[in-house]
Amino acid sequence: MPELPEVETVKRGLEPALVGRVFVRVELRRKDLRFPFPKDFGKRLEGARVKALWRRAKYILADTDRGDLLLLHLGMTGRFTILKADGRIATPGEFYDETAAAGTADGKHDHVVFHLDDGTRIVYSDHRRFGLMDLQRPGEAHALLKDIGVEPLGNELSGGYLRAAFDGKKAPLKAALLDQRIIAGLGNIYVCEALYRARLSPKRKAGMIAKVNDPRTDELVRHVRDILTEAIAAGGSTLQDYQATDGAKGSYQQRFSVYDREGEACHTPGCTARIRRIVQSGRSTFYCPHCQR
DNA sequence: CGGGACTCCTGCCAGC
DNA sequence: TGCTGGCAGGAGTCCC
Repeated sequence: MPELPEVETVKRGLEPALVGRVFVRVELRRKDLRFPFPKDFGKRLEGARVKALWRRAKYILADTDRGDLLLLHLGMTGRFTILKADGRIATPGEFYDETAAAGTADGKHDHVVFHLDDGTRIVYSDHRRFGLMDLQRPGEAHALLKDIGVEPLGNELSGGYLRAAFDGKKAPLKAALLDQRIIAGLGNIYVCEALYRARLSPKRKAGMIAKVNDPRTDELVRHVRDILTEAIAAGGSTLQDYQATDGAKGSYQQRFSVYDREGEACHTPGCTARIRRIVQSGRSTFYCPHCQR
């Protein structure tokens, strides 16, 4: 699920359930996700009140009144389900059906349950366990956050920033845009989509659009921002093709121009080419070989 | 150092 | 029907 728009959607969904609440119990159903949970993870959270939630790159961060910062990363398959005391269920940024609801809170991939002081339970499920949770003490710079680049929707991202970051880079644009140290939060889908709109080949060396005042970097920045903004407005993308519908399900996948469209017609008016799939650094890239140069 | 390959993990689906 | 290989929205680590 989770690139920046999906993580943002999940964060927004968690906010009303979590901010202002106190953790009364943190139930760990296993000792690790991608990494082991920190020692005393539950003890440090229990009794703490959540002051604020925010997002940095693909991390959801929770500030507690004890000064600890809770880091949550969804990896590839992490999801949160909110089980209210009155029985209502919500799965922000994800869609749920009876299968998911039935599996919630005792499914075999429900690894963490946060019990809150109002009776709400927030269940973290992650069948591949590429997600992670950690705690950062006040004043420390977390190793996983310290090298992260600019937020694409903030003021720091500009054509100039990108030209400086890409200058001399031999890596292809696809890899450079996926590099979280340059721009935070882009993933495979939105990189493919942004390069399509910018009409840039994913194979082009990043350094080749980094000349002074090269307008292609400015255009690329504009498309990155536009796509992320549109995707957030759509509630992100939900890839599994569930049948039922739910307000919590993202819909941006319906607007993909290239992602997962191998062999289908390019959407650009007048273009008769078909979308091609290649593999770059072990991951699929989708693009139009005619429109993207 | 930059860049690419490999790695973690489970589930699903196409193809045989 | 059942097995196998490939692939999946991420990213840290290792090696050259």
